[in-house]
Amino acid sequence: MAATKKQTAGKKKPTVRPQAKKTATAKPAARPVKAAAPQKKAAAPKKARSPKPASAGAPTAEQVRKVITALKAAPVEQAAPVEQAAPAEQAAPPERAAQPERYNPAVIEPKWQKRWEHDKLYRSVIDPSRPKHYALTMLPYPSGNLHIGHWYAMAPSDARARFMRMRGYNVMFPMGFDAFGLPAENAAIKDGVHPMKRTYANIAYMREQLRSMGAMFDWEREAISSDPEYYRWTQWFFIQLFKHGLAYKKLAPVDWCPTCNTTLAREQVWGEDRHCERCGTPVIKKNLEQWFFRTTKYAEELLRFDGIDWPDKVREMQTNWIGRSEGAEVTFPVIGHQSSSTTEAQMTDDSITVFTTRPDTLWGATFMVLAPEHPLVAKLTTPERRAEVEAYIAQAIRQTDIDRESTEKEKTGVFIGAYAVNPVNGARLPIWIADYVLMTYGTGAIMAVPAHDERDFAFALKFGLPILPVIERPDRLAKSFALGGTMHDGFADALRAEGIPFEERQGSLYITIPPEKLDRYIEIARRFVRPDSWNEVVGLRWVFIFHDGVWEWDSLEAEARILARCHALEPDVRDKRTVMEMLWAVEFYRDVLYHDAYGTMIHSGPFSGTPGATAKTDVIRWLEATGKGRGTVTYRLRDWLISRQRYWGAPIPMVYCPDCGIVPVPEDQLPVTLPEDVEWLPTGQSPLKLHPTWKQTTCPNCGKPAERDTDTMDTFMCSSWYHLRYLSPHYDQGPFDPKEYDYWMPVDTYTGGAEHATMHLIYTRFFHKALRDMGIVKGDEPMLQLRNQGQILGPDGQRMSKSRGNVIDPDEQVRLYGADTVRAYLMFGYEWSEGGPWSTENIQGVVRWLNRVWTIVIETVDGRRRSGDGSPADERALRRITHQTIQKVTRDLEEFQFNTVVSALMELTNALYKYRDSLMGTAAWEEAITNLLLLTAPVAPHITEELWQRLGKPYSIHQQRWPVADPAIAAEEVITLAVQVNGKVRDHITVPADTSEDAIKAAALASEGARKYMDGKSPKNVVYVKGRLVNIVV
RNA sequence: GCCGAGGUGGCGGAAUGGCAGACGCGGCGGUCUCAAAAACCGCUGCCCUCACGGGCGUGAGGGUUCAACUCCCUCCCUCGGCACCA
Repeated sequence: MAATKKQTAGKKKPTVRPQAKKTATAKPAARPVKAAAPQKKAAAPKKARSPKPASAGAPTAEQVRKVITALKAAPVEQAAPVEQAAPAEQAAPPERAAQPERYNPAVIEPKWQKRWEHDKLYRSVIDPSRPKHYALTMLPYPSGNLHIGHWYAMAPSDARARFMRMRGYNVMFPMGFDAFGLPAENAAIKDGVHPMKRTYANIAYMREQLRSMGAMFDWEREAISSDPEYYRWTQWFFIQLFKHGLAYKKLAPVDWCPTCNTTLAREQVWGEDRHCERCGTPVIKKNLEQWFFRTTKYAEELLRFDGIDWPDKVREMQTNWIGRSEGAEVTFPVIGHQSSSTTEAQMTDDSITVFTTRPDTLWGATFMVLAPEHPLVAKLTTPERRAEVEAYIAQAIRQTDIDRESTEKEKTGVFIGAYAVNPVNGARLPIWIADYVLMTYGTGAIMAVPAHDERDFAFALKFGLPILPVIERPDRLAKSFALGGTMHDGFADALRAEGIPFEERQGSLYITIPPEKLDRYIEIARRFVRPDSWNEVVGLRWVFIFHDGVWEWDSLEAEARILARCHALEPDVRDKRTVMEMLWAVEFYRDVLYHDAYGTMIHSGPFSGTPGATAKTDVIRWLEATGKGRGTVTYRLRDWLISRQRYWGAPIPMVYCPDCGIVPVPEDQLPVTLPEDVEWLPTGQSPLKLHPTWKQTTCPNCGKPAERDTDTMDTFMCSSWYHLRYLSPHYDQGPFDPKEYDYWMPVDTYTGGAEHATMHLIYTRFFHKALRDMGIVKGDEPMLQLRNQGQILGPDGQRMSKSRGNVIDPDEQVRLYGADTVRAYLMFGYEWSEGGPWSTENIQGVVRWLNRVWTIVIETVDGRRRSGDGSPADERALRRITHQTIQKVTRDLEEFQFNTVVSALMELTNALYKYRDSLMGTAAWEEAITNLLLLTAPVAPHITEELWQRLGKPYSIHQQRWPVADPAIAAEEVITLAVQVNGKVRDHITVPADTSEDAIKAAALASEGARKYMDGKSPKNVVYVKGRLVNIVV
């Protein structure tokens, strides 16, 4: 079930997502290829272990290695019995011997896979004489079996790697396993199977499944993140980051299940209501000491994508994720609460610093809001407010993230009794706390400018806090509402006379005032307003019009004066706590009361009149000059929380000494290995924490007893550098062999799912840049080119899932059609970056195609149609198609356009059938057949290898050079051009390709269709598009 | 709500601003066969027409252009990401 959840979460690991987790016992897939145990050191997994040494502590790396070796060597216990029975139709028909041999992938595919492996055909070694190409595709999590999605990601990537290899590049295309992680551990809690045992059994099985794909993986470069020889260096990297100040420990809120009494990883928090995976209890936040990596230090650089070819989509997602905001920090002094009940303000030493992207709205601040967790809250809260404030904080902390972050939610908050002073105008601002202000962004405190911030507006309206517009509306919309009975007779006539438009409904006037007539309107309104009432203008200007004067609504003082007079005049508005609340009651006004656009500053003291274009920068400059604030940049990106209270991960290599504090494990003592003898109890506690002795160690510094960190690292840490471990998976002098690094890095082409855009793909860039700054790696980016595949859906167009019963099992498809057909279908059936539903019907097209390829080549070998009586024109035509196909396939493979690669190959195949009776046996035929196989080799490596051999060509087709098209042969001799009259096709003309433009135009004008539709008129213009058409404009 | 991608035959999908629908599935017809399947060959956007031919067509509406699936504006819908980020 964890897997189901993870499937929907969908962005947890840089792995190609498995469709569903397989437990160690469920393994229905029967496969034609026996999962051959590669090694013969068949020591059975050590089950009954000798008692641990009295000193206990961590097992040595050697101990763990032994177990792993045993597990790797042991036959996979849950592997299915090998199904040898070939499908009935594959049995060679004894009768009708004259029939050509049928295409039988079940025989040829395993045969060639064994041969390639035996010959180390895909072994990649440093070769300075050839250009290198590091092709990388995201590694799988060893869930237990391969999903069709893995094939969709990997098979086209393999085809492209093969293509690059045939073009002369020294290609490295490695594969490994992102082997640490939660599913194996959760499964262990259910059935007691040790995560290590399960994981390595799954890897052994999936490795064989991957082999059935016929990919050019170099298995000697395989890296498994849970091997001690791997995570030794994961830990080493942690220590390097720590030593360079990029890893730090701090108190941070984590999800906590109050029933299980433990923290939960994000993966364990389920559903919209964010409940605990095991007990269903909604999680709460709890503060714990956690390790973080300082990703924010690289926020600015991560926004730059110089020199790398990554999809815009990923770049944009990363840019949004990092979320750069320019603004200012402004400091608001706090008024002592001792005197808050008096009119005498008393300054204190305290101050609140806020971040704002709109310093141009500073004069409109009417209150302050702190996050409930803000450190100043306890200090500033007045005694009489304390009970209410503490109650609010308690419930806010209990809030789930979903509740708290929901934009639908009613605003809540409480006044803490204290006040701050607006440094720009001295206004006294009440300080509130509210959960819509997040401690984790900016400074955890805001100045509220309700007139120009939607959230502040809603909050102020709800709690009766004043709202004061300070930015002019860019649309210059002004309105006035004259309630029936508030104006003397003749008001409407006066407006009409002035040309001011209004609507009259039930005795009231709804007036929209043209900006240039604002002053005139105010004069007229003042003349007509009754002494016991008032009129007002809202929008472009904000004035209250009384019979004895026009009051500008331009400050908090004015707010108070206006409100008092209105209350005195009209009992109906006495329940309105602010001017804006009064205005909001008028439906007609609502669309002009709030806006968040930039515009000319108003009601802003000396800055009034500053145009919107420069307002922000002008104010920042002034803040800095006067010391009231400074321009700053804030990012949405948070530091990366590394700690996981989990067993199946790389232990954090840190020791806590009562005397020396936090001490890293000395590098020569790495790896800190996981203990094996742990119990799988549903306590929610990490087995590392519960283990009686594992955490006990001595301080590397002073030698006194000390404790290990019992947390492990986020598995994204492991996958942030796996591309480096592939370089030299068994190297023990460092994380990678520098010789290998210098030759192979950076990764030239990286393929995988776009769902990793904001997690893995940011982490790995951060990791590389941090290592660069430590002098460990070179260059600014780890992966030069990134391409994302889409997702294969179920045949019903829905996401594949066991519960829907729409899962396509690649093993079964391979059994039905062969790996080459599955590969070719995955490339042909979809725009690769889009994906789409699996179709059992459409795959038939590819089934037929490969059978046609098989048949035509076998016929060629048999020579049964050797006629060769085709005309020279036919030969030229076939050669032209052959060379055009070379051009198209080359270009489209380069561009990852796999679907049109296959369609071009189909067209060449169709051409061969067209000419099979006339040209078979000719040189043109030989050329076409040879190139068809070479061009198809990356797509369907087995069938092409088989047919290549049967043609008597030298092994291996995959070591041949990629064909090069001859443009002269590819060029058309005659071209057919459309003849358009006024853009509509009316005729076609066929001319030699080298016909001059003038002659073509003349021919077009003379064509029957053109003459008919020109209707005797003379052409105004004749447009010739080379090789395409002639458009006659009349 | 914000950001991004995308809407093309019955279906999957092709189309440097230049003949929309390549290639394939499905469908129809033919060859082969006692028959069926397979295989091979042909046709297949919609509408009118016996036909020749014509009209209409790339989510909707406008615009730019000799020419728009493609570029611009407005709107509708689908998918992905983010979401009280001050």
